[in-house]
Amino acid sequence: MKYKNYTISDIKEMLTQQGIKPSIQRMKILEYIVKNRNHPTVDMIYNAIKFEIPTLSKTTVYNTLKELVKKGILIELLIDENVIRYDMNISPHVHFKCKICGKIYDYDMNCEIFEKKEIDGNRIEKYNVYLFGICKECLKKGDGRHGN
Amino acid sequence: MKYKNYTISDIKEMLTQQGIKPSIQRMKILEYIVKNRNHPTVDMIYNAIKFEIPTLSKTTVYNTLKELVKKGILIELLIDENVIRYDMNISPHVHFKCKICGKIYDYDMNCEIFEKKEIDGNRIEKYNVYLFGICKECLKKGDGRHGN
DNA sequence: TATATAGTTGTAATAATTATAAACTTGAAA
DNA sequence: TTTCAAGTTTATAATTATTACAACTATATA
Ligand SMILES: [Mn+2]
Ligand SMILES: [Mn+2]
Ligand SMILES: [Zn+2]
Ligand SMILES: [Zn+2]
Repeated sequence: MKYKNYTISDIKEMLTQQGIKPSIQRMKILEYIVKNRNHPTVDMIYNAIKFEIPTLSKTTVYNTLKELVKKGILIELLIDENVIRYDMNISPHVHFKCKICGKIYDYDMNCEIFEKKEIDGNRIEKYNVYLFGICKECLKKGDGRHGN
Repeated sequence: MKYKNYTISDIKEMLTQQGIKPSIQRMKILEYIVKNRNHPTVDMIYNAIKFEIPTLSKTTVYNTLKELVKKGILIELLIDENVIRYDMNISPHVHFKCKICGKIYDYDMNCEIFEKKEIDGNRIEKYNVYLFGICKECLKKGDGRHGN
């Protein structure tokens, strides 16, 4: 998957276009997600940018992410049991999580599900598709080992 | 979707076959899930059977569910942000959650995803497909109202 | 009966998230 | 420039699902 390269002024514009004032905290948070497409948790974001903004509060990260989700800029991934991950809300895609290394991979998949706007009369507005297993790299490392 | 009707001795056998001793607590917990296909949370299960087993501890519900998941009898649904739901591990199916009434519906869907055993070299072992929107009933109730 | 093992229970600990209220920023009006 | 109000950030406390732990209980075997 290839992503558009966002500049800092793209990020500012994403915020202002949604009526969110582009404070330094909000810009750094969104910039982190946009530049590191790693489906981060709140803690990953907080730890990554607290050096740039030493006064940063984790509450601000929570508040900002919630706001960005509400505005549709981000989506939440419930792929882990105990923590929410965040992702750019781009075209629908599928997530694969490796149970060995924990990495999460993006995949485009022209799945019929994504086409359907309703199922049995129920209106579909959102999709989450999570795949779990062992990734290419971990399969290679584990070659011949039991359990893989 | 139509389910097999489990008797109490089916439930006992499911446990013994997996090497789990069929204590009264474990049987009641599994019986609840099997008889009420409502994708319950720990609290739903606990509150439903604590009248039959007044000494029941919520820890036992947690322990039993974890064990049943490990043995492959149940699966966990991460469809809600803050709580785990449990489901019989039957043939792969799709879950639809209504954002109005909160109900979760099962759907069979012959999706190509369920056929694939690998994607880009990664070995797929498990699938979770969650759909979100407004269910048939809530659409009907909300007819002509804004927001629906 | 004595004893070991597995199962259950109540309580405490953990950890992610949310609530709250005080402090700070900012930008416009006076 | 000063004042003021609205919006934003911060630190702390509260909430809540889940897990850890240790004591207690039931069961089976010798
Ligand atoms: Mn993604
Ligand atoms: Mn189901
Ligand atoms: Zn891996
Ligand atoms: Zn509904």
